[in-house]
Amino acid sequence: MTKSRQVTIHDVATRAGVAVSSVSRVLSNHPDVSIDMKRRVEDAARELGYSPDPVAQSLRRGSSRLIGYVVRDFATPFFSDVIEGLESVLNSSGYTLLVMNGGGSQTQEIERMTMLKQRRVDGLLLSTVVDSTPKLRKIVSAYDKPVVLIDRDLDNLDIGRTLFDHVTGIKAATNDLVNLGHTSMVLVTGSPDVRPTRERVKGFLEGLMTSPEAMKKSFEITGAFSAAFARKETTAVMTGNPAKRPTAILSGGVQATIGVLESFSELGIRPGRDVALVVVDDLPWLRILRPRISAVSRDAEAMGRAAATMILDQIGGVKPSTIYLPTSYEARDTSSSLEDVMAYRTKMQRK
Amino acid sequence: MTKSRQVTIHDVATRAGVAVSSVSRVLSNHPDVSIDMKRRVEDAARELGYSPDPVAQSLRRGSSRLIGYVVRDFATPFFSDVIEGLESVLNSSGYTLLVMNGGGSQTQEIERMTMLKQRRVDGLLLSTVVDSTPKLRKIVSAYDKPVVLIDRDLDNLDIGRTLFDHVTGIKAATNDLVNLGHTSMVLVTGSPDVRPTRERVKGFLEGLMTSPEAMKKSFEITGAFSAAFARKETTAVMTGNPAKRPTAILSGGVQATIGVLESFSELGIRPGRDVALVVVDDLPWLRILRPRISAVSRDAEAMGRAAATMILDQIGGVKPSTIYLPTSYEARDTSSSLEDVMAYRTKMQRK
DNA sequence: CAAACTACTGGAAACGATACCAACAATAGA
DNA sequence: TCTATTGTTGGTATCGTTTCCAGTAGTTTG
Repeated sequence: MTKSRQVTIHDVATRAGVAVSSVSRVLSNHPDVSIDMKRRVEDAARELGYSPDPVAQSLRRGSSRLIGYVVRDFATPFFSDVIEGLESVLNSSGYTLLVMNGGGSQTQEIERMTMLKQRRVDGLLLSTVVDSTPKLRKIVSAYDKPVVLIDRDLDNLDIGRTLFDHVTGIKAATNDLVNLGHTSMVLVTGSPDVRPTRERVKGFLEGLMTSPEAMKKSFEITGAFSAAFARKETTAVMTGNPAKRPTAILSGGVQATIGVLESFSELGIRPGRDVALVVVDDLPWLRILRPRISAVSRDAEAMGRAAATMILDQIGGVKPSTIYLPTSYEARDTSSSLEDVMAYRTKMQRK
Repeated sequence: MTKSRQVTIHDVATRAGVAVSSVSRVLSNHPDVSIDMKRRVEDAARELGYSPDPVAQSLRRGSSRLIGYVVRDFATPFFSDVIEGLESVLNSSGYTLLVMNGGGSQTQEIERMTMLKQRRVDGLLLSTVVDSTPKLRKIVSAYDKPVVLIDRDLDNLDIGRTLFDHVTGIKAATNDLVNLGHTSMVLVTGSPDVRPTRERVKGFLEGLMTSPEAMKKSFEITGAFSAAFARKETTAVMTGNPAKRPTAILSGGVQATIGVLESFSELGIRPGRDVALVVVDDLPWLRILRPRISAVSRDAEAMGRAAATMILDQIGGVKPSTIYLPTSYEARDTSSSLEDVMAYRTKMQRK
């Protein structure tokens, strides 16, 4: 711990033999500086190892080159990829990202948002645990800095939004399963309080449209972002009336996927054989599983980059807009046909 | 976006009909305030909805109630648990945690550290990608604020350290494997540039001590924090000379574990049957695998809480110290005996 | 050659708080 | 009654910048 007082703009001014205002002008490259002045100040600054104090700058300017991001849970692989994308753009523009965990509670998220405001962030990024509540709407509309929603929705508000076209991916998956003969399908997913869940349900239902029978026999289970919830629900559905047992499962979100797979492990169910499975959101460690699990995927890092670019634009005065990024379905080993599933089941039956 | 200028301490002073200095005194509960003054100021502050500006406070006080944490990769489950622990303690003491991703590069980490210093954090927490380099040592010793290392080491420096006793856990695992008859074991782990890897190697070697033959035939592979590295190395070792093929594998760290399991999937190797397996660091999604994988675990959240408490203490003037947290080995299904592994292998041979 | 620019430069007032110091009144002690 | 002491308060410098305003010198224009 060294004690040495930090070097200020005054020290630079004294050393260069000029006024502090001139130093400031040079360092923030104001047009009105002579070439000689520029040289002298820059030399002095370099010699003293001066670097401006961001705190003082924030106070004076009212801005901070800081961007805040309040996120439901940054440990989720999806969000950590988003963050990577955000940082890649932000850092190269001289901004710093401040990530705040919401801890799964709207109250805490709002606290974080106001604390970021007090710290004078230049913009706010949001992936909250709940979107579309009046409370959130109120605080967002009262925020006097640019706001960009990431994979969240809040309509009729003049803010930026970067969204995924969740419908397309899951609809394609559902269509594929229908074509493979399935009619009894279940979508297990997270909380309907956020857009991704709502859109996934919508896409699932749209995919079902082509088969009236499937529409009758399939349904979705939404609830909480927790593996325990998904595990319990999956177990209930898979151990219920054998006649009504679904022949295909779709899981939406990391926690749901973990829950579904946990349930399968416990029940001795092998995905792709006893039941078809499509997970929505690919996960890096899914690669270790055989058979390979079919997945709907999306580019989280691209979304991060898009959101960062958007908020920078808004800081620069561009009007808020909404952009959409695609999702895509990739059939792998567990998109098995109804026929195969039924064949396996009757074989088991006989034993 | 509302335009309204923020309410300052001056507004409160005017409203209460007192001097700004008195307002400041009341709000930072200085002892020398009359009960009447206190009431008037508090009323005025409440009526105006005043809250002090942290930026101005930082500038004046030189401190910020902010704690910085520079971490190798916060997407790793271990670190996100640590962060949870940190926040639980810090938030309830009125501090805010600023998490900065190091991006796997020491250069970037050092940049982050200086930026945090400029932002006047009151303390710095570190889990860097490399410890014990002269460069890091230099910058840490020049840091004029309390520093606490989390699961990292840097000796002969007057800073706080919260460390795991990695040796005990992995030594217990190794001993168990030795008792199960194994002599040909391989430890696949991350980069030796950080303490956990070095200690794990040390614990592994200590565990080997009881068997001269094991000491001769077992070895460790250290390298990078990447699944690809671990996968490649595992494949190399498992497809080499059958006579020398290890009968037990220990994997250290998330990425190594993923890599090992990927390799196993590709080669059709089933842990616990073709080879014994112990992973060092339990992972939430390991639960979905059958057989259940033996693991060495540690309490990341507890470490976060300990580190937070320690840095708060140091800010309060307590001398830096070092504390150790335990690690423990839990044998599950994949701690299979040499006998079983060999039986399976020869059975395969005959086919 | 006076007037009007242009190109720089320095001084000083903010930004919003804290903390030191002096001043004041009321009480206690001599 | 006079001084010391205690408790409480207001004024003001300060933290490290930015930015507005004036001022100077040199250049161009009528």
